[in-house]
Amino acid sequence: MTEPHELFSALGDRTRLGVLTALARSGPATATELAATIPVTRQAISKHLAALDAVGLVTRHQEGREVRYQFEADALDTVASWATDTAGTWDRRLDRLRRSLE
Amino acid sequence: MTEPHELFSALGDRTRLGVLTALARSGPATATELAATIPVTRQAISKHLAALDAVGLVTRHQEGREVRYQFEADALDTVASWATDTAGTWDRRLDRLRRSLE
DNA sequence: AGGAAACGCAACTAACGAGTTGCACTAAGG
DNA sequence: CCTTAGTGCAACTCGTTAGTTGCGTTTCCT
Repeated sequence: MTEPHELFSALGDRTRLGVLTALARSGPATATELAATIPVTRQAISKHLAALDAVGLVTRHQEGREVRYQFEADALDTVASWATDTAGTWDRRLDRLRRSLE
Repeated sequence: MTEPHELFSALGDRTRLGVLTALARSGPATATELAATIPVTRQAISKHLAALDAVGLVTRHQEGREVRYQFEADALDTVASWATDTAGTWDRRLDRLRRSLE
């Protein structure tokens, strides 16, 4: 559903990637909690979290008046498998080329 | 050297990702050859190739008057290892949490 | 030699995206 | 209740970027 380039685009910003790794290392957190660590506004972080949520890298969990965001490790499987697949395609191409030269 | 978010940013565009996968599948090619397949201008593709070259996803090979670009599979190792590492960090966090609940 | 093919550079447009500020709304707590 | 903390929404600025067109340069080929 989520196209690869959308995933990569979501990971392609410095502060947004910082938000994601913060969630991966320190566990679920809210936008205001993250804003205390990262030197940008809460609204900016909120936008980043919305972007990460849109591609499934993060899930929303409303608890009363606050919203806690959780890192979704499964979404990175798509990234890892795309990378290995594409690199693998190249390797197989090299093999075919090598064999055709014998 | 190349920061992860730069790599992801380079992969975060639809047509640019198309250029890269075309090189991975069909082997080295020039900008004009790629422009015959992908519905954008040669200059646009040339810019994309420059962006991919800047992060090491592709290498330039000048041959007379034409420049042939080659896919570099090794650059994707960084992508794959980052994904598995980050997911792994999360898994270890889950393990610690699970153990602390016993 | 001279045309055609391949490329690079520069200027420009249009759109997107990151970040901010301001305000309204809702839920929690004394 | 009334205050305060946590979000969301909207409008705005500013930098970046994808894409185009135009032109000049170099290389190949007949």
